[in-house]
Amino acid sequence: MSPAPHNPNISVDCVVFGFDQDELKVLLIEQTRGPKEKVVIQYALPGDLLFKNEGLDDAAERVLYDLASLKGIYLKQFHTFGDIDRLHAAKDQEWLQTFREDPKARVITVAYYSLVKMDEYEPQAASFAGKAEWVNIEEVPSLAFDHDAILSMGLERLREELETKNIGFELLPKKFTLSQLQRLYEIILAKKLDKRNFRKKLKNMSAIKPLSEKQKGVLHKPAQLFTYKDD
Amino acid sequence: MSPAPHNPNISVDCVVFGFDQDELKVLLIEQTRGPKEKVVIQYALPGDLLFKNEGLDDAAERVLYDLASLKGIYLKQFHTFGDIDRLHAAKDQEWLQTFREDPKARVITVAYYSLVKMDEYEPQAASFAGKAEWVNIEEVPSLAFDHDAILSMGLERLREELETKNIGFELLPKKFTLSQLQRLYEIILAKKLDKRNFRKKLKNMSAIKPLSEKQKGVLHKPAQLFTYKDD
DNA sequence: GCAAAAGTGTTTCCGATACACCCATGA
DNA sequence: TCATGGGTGTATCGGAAACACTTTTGC
Repeated sequence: MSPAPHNPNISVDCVVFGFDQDELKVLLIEQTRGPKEKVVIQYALPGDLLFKNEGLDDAAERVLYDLASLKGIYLKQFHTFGDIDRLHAAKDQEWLQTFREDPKARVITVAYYSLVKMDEYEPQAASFAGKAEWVNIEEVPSLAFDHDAILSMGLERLREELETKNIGFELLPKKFTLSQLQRLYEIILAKKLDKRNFRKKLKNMSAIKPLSEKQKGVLHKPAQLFTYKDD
Repeated sequence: MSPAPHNPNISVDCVVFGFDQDELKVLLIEQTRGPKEKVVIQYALPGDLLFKNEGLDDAAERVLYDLASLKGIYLKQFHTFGDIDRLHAAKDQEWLQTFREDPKARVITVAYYSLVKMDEYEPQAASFAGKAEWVNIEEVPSLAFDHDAILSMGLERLREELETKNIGFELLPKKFTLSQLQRLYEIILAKKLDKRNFRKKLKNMSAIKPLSEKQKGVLHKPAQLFTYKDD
């Protein structure tokens, strides 16, 4: 079976966010020296060239599915990057020569950001990519191509969306406590929130509902568990 | 001189808004039967395939410049459309066969919306397009390709931006009255606004400044003219 | 009983809204 | 003098922000 033919000029890249305990993380893939080699050159956002008969959203879903066996994930296109020289940096040539059929092709990339419940994530050997790794957003190294810029715009958009829409739960397990949700907001928005005001606002929005279940095995008063109403 | 080579897979399209008296308008181009022919098949948003050595924003600027000799215009990328079948409708085949080197090529298009001061607009015979025309947003016919969807998302984004950022003035002449500005908001947002509250908010934002000039030749009390502070 | 986080109301402040009359001009 | 839009201030409402103590569990 020959691989599906790619469109050499168009790719998608995904800024995949996860939230683990008290840390916002982003999924990065290793760029290695060769398909079988393990030497890591640098890190990049997960992405791939479009297949010829594939829509943009489909491609982004495919990238995520191949990487994490995840379906039905929150995924949103946020910007398209098409600078002439976005693949021209010296640091990126080795990987392009090794992995791209046409290393000099002009490529524009459509960027998506995605929210993943990390407890449902299963790492996967993707056909188009090296090992995937969750990296704390504070500790992201300098990335391949223009992925620094893509990540930073993705993060900006995540913040905007978080303040206007109810998307926080997409990053949490199905059952969560209000404090977990608040910590998520605090960490992503990088500011402290008032506990009582935060809960008051949640009540008004009525987007979550309490379960008949409580936290267990914690060394303090156990918290009420909540889940999101899906309407 | 041979024409600059196009990238056959990538285009830009622009939703160009203008405001004239009491109407929100959008710039459409005629799709004709042939380069010299005048028979109009249908209307489309202005756009063009990317040149091979051209950035996305540059291409959008070029389209606007060729069309209207306009430079330094408010221009913002808002979404990329890449459905597999976005150029497959029967209605669009004639034009594609006539004007595109490869009529069957898969094309994704990066959409921009743009705000134009109509008094500075000069129609121009663009190399890539038929006659351009301002059409009242309420009277836009069914457009070529997926341009209905592009226009409608562009309009949505214009409304969002207008409510959160100070972009209204981009659609008005350099000197304008507060009533003109208010009418613009009322028409784009499709709701009535209170005159005194509207002016109060403007004062707080301090984005505009009064000129020492007044309206002339009107058959009522002449209005103070304002202009935007450009900081 | 102590450490640790959960849970809970009231007051204050500020921006958003509602609302009506006099003014300057041209005809 | 009249028709037309220009210009102005105050009172009220509602959501956002500030703020501290009691409760429940595991050790």
